[in-house]
Amino acid sequence: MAMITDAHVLRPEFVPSDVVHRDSEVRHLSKALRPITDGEPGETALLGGPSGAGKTCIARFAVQRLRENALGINTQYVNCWEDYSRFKTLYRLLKGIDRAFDVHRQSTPKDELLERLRDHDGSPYVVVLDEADQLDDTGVLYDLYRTTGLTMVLIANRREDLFSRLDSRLVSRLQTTTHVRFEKYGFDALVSILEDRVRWGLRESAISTDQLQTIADDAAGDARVAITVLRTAARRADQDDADSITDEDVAEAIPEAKAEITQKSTRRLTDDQRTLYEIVTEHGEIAPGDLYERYTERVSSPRSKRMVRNYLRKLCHYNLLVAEGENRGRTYHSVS
DNA sequence: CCTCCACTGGAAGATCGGGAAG
DNA sequence: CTTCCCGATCTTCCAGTGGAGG
Repeated sequence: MAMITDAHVLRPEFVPSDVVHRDSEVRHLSKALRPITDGEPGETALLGGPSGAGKTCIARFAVQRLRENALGINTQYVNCWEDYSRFKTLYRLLKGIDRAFDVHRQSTPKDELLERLRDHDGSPYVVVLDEADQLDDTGVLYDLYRTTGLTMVLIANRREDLFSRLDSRLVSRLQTTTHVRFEKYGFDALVSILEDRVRWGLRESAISTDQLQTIADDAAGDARVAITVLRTAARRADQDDADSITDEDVAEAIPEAKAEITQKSTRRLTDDQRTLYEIVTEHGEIAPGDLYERYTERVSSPRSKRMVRNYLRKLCHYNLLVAEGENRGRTYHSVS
């Protein structure tokens, strides 16, 4: 008999039908969206806080609940880290209302995408823009803000990261809208989140409270990490045809889950980016000037310094590298 | 303190690749 | 075929910043 009864609930994108430990955040966000049920425009909402604090989950949950309470509301989730350009973001939004069918990358006249979005039938459209600070053209946010019938839920780790890159007109308008702050989960909250997932997705007594506490302790308030470790441990035990998860499964799942996350992000790198990653990993810590020098020695046709800085920013965002210090004092480290 | 300058990241424009139009 | 247009990528230029080292 399989130990995992529902693998779905252990997946990172799973949204529980009822969320716990985030009642006030849900209420706060729902309040901003409530006018939509009465045919009024919703308020732009801004969710901020560290990763794994439940921002994405709560955004999806609140939007889902809104859909259940009112008919004819369109919704779409966009991860701006993946769809980081204006074109990709707008394309994804058009897909959410089934109007992307004949858009081909080139043939489309400039900004036909935005016009198409504005032309749609007029039913409310609630869009979640996750990692909004990662857009390379934040001007699209201004255009979306000025699109009638469209309500934005913006998610960013740090509000100032987003604001510093926005059009000042938009900043002043967003100042007065709904801001929901998320804090890291406490230890007990994390354990209880894990307990729920175990109840929904694993056979009874598959894992002990002690083991869940070990996982929660390691995750340090990050629910995404905690759930990934739980999934990895469960998969290990399942492959061994075991009845329950052993302490060894948990111990090995912790580094394995982290390696899995790293590997997943490394695959998407270009040769230049991977070279930079390797140089920093080999050195452990390196100054920007040295790093660029090593890089030029190692590749046949090196990119410019400016481009390398873009690569490094990307590597930092993937959590493959850490940048420490500002300006002249900066060094790049490998993680761990 | 003060000055220098290594480094960052925004802005603007060049280049590339590929699909469409002529 | 060529020309045109687009997004994506990359370079060039530059203002701002704050640590190093007088």
